Amino acid sequence: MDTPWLDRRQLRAWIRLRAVLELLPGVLDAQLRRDSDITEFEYFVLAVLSEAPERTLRMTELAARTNATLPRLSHVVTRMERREMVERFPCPEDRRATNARLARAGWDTLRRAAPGHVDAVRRNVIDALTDEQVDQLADIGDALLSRLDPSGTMSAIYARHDGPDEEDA
Amino acid sequence: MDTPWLDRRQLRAWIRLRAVLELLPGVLDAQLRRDSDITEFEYFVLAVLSEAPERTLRMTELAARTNATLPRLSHVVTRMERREMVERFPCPEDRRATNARLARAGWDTLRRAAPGHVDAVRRNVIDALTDEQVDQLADIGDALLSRLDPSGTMSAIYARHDGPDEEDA
DNA sequence: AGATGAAGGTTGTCGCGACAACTGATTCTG
DNA sequence: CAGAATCAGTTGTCGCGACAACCTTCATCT
Repeated sequence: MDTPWLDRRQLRAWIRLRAVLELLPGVLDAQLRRDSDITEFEYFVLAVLSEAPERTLRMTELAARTNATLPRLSHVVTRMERREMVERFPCPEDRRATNARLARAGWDTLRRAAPGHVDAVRRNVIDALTDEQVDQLADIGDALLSRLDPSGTMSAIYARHDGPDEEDA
Repeated sequence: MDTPWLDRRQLRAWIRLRAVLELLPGVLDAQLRRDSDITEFEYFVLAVLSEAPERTLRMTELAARTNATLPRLSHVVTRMERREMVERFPCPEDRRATNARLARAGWDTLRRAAPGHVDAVRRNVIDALTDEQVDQLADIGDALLSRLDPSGTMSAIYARHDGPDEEDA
């Protein structure tokens, strides 16, 4: 708590980051709501499930990968279940656990939503940066997540394997 | 809409950024709620007001600088007014307009909250990065905001003048 | 085995932000 | 200078996420 104020360069970076934090989620969310009637978080849930073996994950694991709390995920899955985008069924190996599986309507939604969403990410993020900055951003993200998410559940996934990408489901 | 998928490097950057977007706001918000009983957004409102001439800004201008919509700001100011952190009074020059002024309790709250908040920003952001990365992040932020906030109301402020910093109020 | 504690989920309540609808003041236009 | 469009704000409704409380089921310890 005895840390000094931020200097001008640090402040400049922080103010910018703060603005991005405030603006970007809303922009991406609005696009998906408008065009596909799902939230960005729901999109991500669909995308993560679509890559999992059997398109199925336990709630806890899904929560970790989407970086949600369990209560939040539970609520979201309840809503998605009503729209038949996912199914819940008890886990055979552990009777405490619940599995979530991508259902037909969810897969269709994901496929239809993907192009527009990727396009939005491109327009608002990727295309604004040079190739060099894209790499810098990835490294900066790594550094920040080492503090925010030490276990690395969320970000590590896509870095490791050579398999399908998030948007590729 | 005919844009291609993201390649691996782009995807890596995007996944990281997305994770940061999901995690960082909650962390900072939780610290301020716990230690000072205000949200991060309220903190920012207080900080912006504290730097304005007469510690007063019109609602529209305050909304622009904090990057909130007017309805959102109006609700927030209503709550803060109840806690006597800010005051609202009609603008003499334009009878449509309302001014918001930092009140005593708001100033006290800001002063007490600042060290802990700065510390949190430091621990979770600044200290995780090299000096070089801090500058890179600022440039990346600029680039992103050129798409997200073309008018530059939010981020430009602190870049221009030599005056007091956000945290310096 | 029985108790204790931990893990995995669900549900309820509350607060905040988005969006739409509205009021009142001001500027523009013919 | 009357009417239309615009600007500045406020208010109401709704949906989502945070947090806390709770219920099972599994793991441990003795």
